[in-house]
Parts: sequence; C-alpha cells; structure tokens
Amino acid sequence: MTSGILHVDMDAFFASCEVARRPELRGRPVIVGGLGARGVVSAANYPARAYGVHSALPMAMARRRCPRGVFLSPDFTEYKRVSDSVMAIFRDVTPLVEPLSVDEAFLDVRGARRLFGEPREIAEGIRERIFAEHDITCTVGVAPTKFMAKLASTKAKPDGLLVIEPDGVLAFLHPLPVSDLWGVGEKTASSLARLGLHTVGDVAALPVARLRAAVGQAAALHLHELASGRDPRTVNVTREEKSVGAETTFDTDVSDPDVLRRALLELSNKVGSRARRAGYVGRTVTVKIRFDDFRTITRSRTLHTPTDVARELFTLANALLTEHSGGAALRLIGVRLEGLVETGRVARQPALGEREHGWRDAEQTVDSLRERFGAKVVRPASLLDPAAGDH
DNA sequence: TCTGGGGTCCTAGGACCC
DNA sequence: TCTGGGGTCCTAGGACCC
Repeated sequence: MTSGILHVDMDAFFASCEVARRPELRGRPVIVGGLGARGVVSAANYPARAYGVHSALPMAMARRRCPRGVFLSPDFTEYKRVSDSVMAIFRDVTPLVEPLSVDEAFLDVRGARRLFGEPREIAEGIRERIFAEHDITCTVGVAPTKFMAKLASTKAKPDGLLVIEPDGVLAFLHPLPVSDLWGVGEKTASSLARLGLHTVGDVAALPVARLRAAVGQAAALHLHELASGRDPRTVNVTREEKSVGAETTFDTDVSDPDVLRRALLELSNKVGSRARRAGYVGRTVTVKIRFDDFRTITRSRTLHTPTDVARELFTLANALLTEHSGGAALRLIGVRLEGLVETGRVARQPALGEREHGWRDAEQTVDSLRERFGAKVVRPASLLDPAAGDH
C-alpha cells in the first residue's frame, strides 16, 4: 500500500474566515464563540492560543485570559460559503472526497496521480490554492490510511504538511500517547492507564481480549487495529444522515412553562424545516433536558409513521418535556429526530389525521416563502405561538 | 472558570418473536 | 415443570468528535 489518503484540516477555521474578510484583524487574537452568558469558544486563532485560549473554553474565562482579544459571534452562513468553495477545490482533484465537518475532509488521491502527480505535490497544490483563493491556511496529512492521515495533520498543525510513508507508520505511531488514538478521550485514557497502558505501542502489544475487559468489545477491536497501524475504512463519499436536532442553553435557568413551550416550539420548527429541506422524515423524537445541576436526561418516543411535520414533533416533545421536567428549573432543552428515511421512500400516509396534513401544507408554504423572502420576514403567529394555532 | 451545539456510535436491559 | 438461544426493536445513557 502507498500513502494516498489525504486529511485536510483548516487551521482555526472560524477565526481564519473572520480574519480573511477583515484583514485589519491579522496578527491580533481573534476568538469566535457564543457571546451569551454561557457561551464557549468555538475557535481561537494562534495569537489567541498564545494566551491559553482554546475551543470549548468558557468565554468568561477566555476574556479573562485575553482581555485585548477580539470576540466575535459565529457567522455560520459565511463559514459554510467558504467551506463549500474549499470542498469544490478538493473535488477538482478527485471525486473521492469525504467531508468530516465544515472544516475538514478526507481525500483518496491514489487515482489522481497520473493527472496531478505524487500525493505530496497534490497536497501542496491544494494548500496553495486554498491560500490563494481564501487567504486561509490549512494543514494536510498524507498517509496510507485515514487514521494515520488524520494523525499526520494533527501533528503538523498549523500551516503544515506531513507525509507518512507506509514503512514509517509504526515508528511514528507507537511512541505517541494513547489519547492520540481516534476514540480515546478522557475516560478511556483513564481506563487504559489503569491497565498500565500509556502509549499507542502499549495498546498494540496487548492481546485484544484483555483490552476488551477495559473498554468493551467494539472499542477494543477498533483501538487494537488503529494502534497496530491498520485501518480498513475507505473514503466514503456518500454518508447518510442519521438524525437532525436542535438544542438551546438558556442564559439563566428557566422554569416558566410558557417560556419552555415557546422555546420547544422554536426548536421543533428548526428541526422540522431542516428535515424537510434535507428530504428526510423520521420516526423517533427525543427530547433532551438539562437541569440546573447539569444532570441531563433524554426521553424518546417512536411513531408508527415517520414525519417531518414540526407540529407533530412539538406535540410529542412537549408531552415528554412536561412529563419529565417536573416543573424544575432547566438549563437546556433540545429536540432531535432520529430513524431518518428519505421522504420519497416512505409510502404516503393514508388520509388519517387531517390536522397533520394541514400542518404539513402550512409548514411547506412557510418553507417556500422563506426561500423567496428570507427567514426573518415569514414568521406566522400560528407557528410562533402555540396558543394561537390550537383553537 | 463553570461548563455550546451539531452530530455519531456503542452498550445494556427489556419486550417480543420464532 | 422448568426453561434455550438467537434476532430485532425500543429506550436511556454515555463517550467521543469537531
């Protein structure tokens, strides 16, 4: 096997996008994240990281560490625009592109060599083009497998390129800490440490059976493979979505049932319209409830017939919420639709429930109006306010 | 310092069926 | 009278990733 898998990762993506469109920010610490009372950092550029600011850090802490930083609210529309354009650059090289998120992707360039040269040259070309067109740096890892490519890019950050040849895999891999393995977070790292396993090499040397006792069947097999430099996963161009959800954390805890109802309706509308736009219906509705002490529960119900109607999501979610929140002060609520199936692949529901059909039509009308006139313009009272629509 | 929001995958128990 | 073994679905929770 040769090293033909690329992992491309944008450096501090959200912050880089902001600097790119506001050049006067270059060189200054830029921090993108929620500006509300309970916001956390989504992205910090490298000048900000010098102050100890990193993603997931509470914004309050970030301000303390970096009082002269520039603090910005995320603009996902802009990041998606840049992301789409970057992904298009990848697809100019090969159709075998697997986006992992808005700011990273795997590419299989083994078939692109006759046209574009060795993987290293391809990687350099991609880095140059992204920088030329978007003023954003990225880091590319090149390796024989997905995991090794991702590891390579992590180690070469920022603005870097690292090629790991097949015969160099184990020497690179085995001295690294177990936490560098994909799927090993804080908890798993502790479990492994209790077995005396600290490096990737330690994990590779242990029989899978002993690993199984510590981390479970699936993780044991997976980790042992990765630690041994093997990774059978191929670059997957068509990944299907499994769920769509929305959640919100309140600035201060909420116990007022009316406020909770309205928030839940808004979340349900968001989930419904995103499902409809993506062309999915789903059968299982899950509500997520986080109490003031951070204890978090989920409660779900599965429908007979899949839906994409926000009103149905809301009705179900609201029943679950009132049943399980017990009037307590809540920090967060969320709604998720799971068990997704493409809308066209589901037999249309026979005329049961005129009301649901009425709601679906109404919501679709809102969808198309929004497409034409913008989300802010079209907000009918019936969808905004539960009390107005029911009677 | 006080903990976001979008997801995926795995585990485990119970129900139910053959 | 005591009791199997496998498969699937549903629900809840948790770890992890970006």
